[in-house]
Amino acid sequence: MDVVLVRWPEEEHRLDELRETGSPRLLLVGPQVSPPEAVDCLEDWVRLPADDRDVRARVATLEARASNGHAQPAIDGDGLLRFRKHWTALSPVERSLAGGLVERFGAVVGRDALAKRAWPKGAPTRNALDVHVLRLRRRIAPLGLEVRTVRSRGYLLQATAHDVSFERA
Amino acid sequence: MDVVLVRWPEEEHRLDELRETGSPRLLLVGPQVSPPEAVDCLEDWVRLPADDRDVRARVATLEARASNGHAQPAIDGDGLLRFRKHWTALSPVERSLAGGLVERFGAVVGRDALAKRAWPKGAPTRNALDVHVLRLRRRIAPLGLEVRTVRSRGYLLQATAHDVSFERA
DNA sequence: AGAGAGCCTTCACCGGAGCGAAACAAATCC
DNA sequence: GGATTTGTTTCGCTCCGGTGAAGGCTCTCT
Repeated sequence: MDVVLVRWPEEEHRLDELRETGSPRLLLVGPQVSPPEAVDCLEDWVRLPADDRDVRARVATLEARASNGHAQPAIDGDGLLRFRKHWTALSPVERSLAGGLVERFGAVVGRDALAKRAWPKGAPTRNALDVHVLRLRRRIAPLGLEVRTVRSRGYLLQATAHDVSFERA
Repeated sequence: MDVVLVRWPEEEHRLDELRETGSPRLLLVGPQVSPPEAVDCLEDWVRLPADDRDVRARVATLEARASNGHAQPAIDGDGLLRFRKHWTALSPVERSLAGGLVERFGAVVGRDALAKRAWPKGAPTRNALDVHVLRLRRRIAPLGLEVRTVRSRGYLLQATAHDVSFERA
């Protein structure tokens, strides 16, 4: 999706259209003009006269925001789990579990809900689910996905967090 | 929530911390330096030297975005405490306490009110509340939240305060 | 000022429950 | 026949909630 350059405030009417359609846009704000305050993350502005590299940097950021509609994993028609250009094959049971987790990506799915999905007529044992979750974890790790445990509630699928949080000397 | 001003690239390490916690931030980019490309909507930048009004305008926008979105913690339907970009699971007792504190985020909640919430039929020991507050503190610290004590009044939940050095009043 | 009394923090410990992981065994697919 | 998939058992770790105890901080009383 292309970023539209808009002169402000000359092209105010055109700006309103872009805002309604949700198109990413960069306002070129003339000198001595106060820029509009936009909460919308797909809108930005530069003060004229502006360095061409700065304009390009802001355009690139807006493009990234527009196209990066928070990547979400999916299971395609062939039973492959896809996420960000990568994919992996799943066994039937794993596909059932992954399906339940993908449907509620980022939210908790109860153990019983997952179990009922994989074994509608009743799970073999309590531990069967644990073991399959363990196997699923190992299979999806290379994709940048991880299954996190929420104790006594269930499991949660999310993109792997690049944990840099503890680096205090 | 206050917007933090960060010099780029001098304070890169500090920027990483702010990104991790999801604090709104404005980068002050020196001349001849290329700005970083951030998809995060709570990050923006200005080219130095910059007009003070432009800086204020961008700070105001970031503030609006921050308060518009997840500037306030919340406990979702799955019992997870979410704040900005992060979340953590809570044990049942911790969820009761956190619930009371989140409802009155930024204000004092009495010890008895919290105790009655966690143990409606009476707390096991007077000390039990203290210990659970301690455990809650440690659990929510990585989220950028802290529980502050107001002596003989109760407890108060707030976002962790950052360095005073370069913040805006 | 010194002593003492709340008030609160922090630590260490225990019993119980939830969950992870390895290792093994049976069934199935190619 | 070899590899993959699935189910089961077993062991042990970690978390959870409660309790006692040690200590720091602050205010008040004398």
